[in-house]
Amino acid sequence: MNDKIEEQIIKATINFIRTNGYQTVSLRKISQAAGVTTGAFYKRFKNKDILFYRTAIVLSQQFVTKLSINSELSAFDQILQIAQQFCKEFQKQPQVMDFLFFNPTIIQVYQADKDDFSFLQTIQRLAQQVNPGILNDQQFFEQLWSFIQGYSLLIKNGVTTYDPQVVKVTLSQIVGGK
Amino acid sequence: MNDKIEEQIIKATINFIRTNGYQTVSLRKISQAAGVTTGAFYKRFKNKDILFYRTAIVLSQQFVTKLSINSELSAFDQILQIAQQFCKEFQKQPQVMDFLFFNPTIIQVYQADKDDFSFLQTIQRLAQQVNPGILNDQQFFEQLWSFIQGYSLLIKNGVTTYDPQVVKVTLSQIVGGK
DNA sequence: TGTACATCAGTGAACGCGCGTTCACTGATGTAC
DNA sequence: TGTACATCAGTGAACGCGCGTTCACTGATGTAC
Repeated sequence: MNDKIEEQIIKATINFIRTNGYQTVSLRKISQAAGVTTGAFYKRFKNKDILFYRTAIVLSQQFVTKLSINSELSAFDQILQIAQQFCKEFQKQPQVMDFLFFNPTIIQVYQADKDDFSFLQTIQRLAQQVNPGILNDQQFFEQLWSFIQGYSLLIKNGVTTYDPQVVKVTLSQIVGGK
Repeated sequence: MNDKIEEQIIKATINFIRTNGYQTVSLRKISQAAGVTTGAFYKRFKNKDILFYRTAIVLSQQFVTKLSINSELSAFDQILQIAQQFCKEFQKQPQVMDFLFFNPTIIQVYQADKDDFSFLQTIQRLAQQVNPGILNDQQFFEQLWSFIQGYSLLIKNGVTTYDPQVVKVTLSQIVGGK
């Protein structure tokens, strides 16, 4: 089946990224790892960008599936839980998360095809519910997301190690009260 | 003089980065823009990494010089002022700041040659003075720096536009009281 | 069931490109007598 | 002041590489009669 080979190519891409980062992905290496030639690759994927896009969708879905969101918790606790899992995943799979959230090719797509990357929308929705009202919803979301993003970056770059307390304290302070 | 040509090469590098980003810098393009051949380049610089390193030092010094730090203000207000200028600069020169703070080659150097990049140390010192004590100094600095870094990233990626209020409110909340 | 033909996934060599880096050479400048 | 030589910054063609992508070809499979 077509699907089998496409699947293997995407799987090979993910494996490569996991250990080497997305910056050095080459179609020769990926094709070889998937057990096909570059010619076969181009029968399935129009070009490298499409491969990256398709790979990002798969990874994004895997990540969202992995996220356990307990909707019985308060909106704040849900956000906190998501933020913790997000940072933890950056500790565990820095290269994969780097590709998924900091890869320029993909970032441009976020805004065009939001449906394929539902993760951010969830946070945005929850954020509205806990916004203490000092800033408007958009500004408040930027606060939250800036910290989470920035802290993940420190983790990814090995500047620090994931520490749940830092995340918890910061979110509490931003949301206020708590 | 040697200095003249080196200077022109570094200047050409900065100009190129300013408009195109550091990702697509090539020694041919830089040398041509500086009015020399690649051979001449290699008489001055051992390799491309060294050029990047030297360029980063120049840009870092320019940035620090540009920073107006009013030491009569409280430590909090000094941090706030620095953070505001930092973010504003990301709005004004996204590519240059991206190179200076998010380029992997340079990031590795930060930890080795701290003296050449005194900026972070200044923040770290000021942070100690305003740490409200919920977290230790290292954790507190990570909070601050994560937000500033993350917010700059949003600005650089065009996800948002620099808004002083977001920075002010966030820092106030992290430091507490105020 | 056997033969002729069409289809098309898969092959892998080849194309064209730009890159970082090297190196034999040039020619201007400085030094020695 | 004039000549012979050494030095060395600068030249630019060339090397070797890996990349994304293409394309003429192969050979297995399916279809028609």
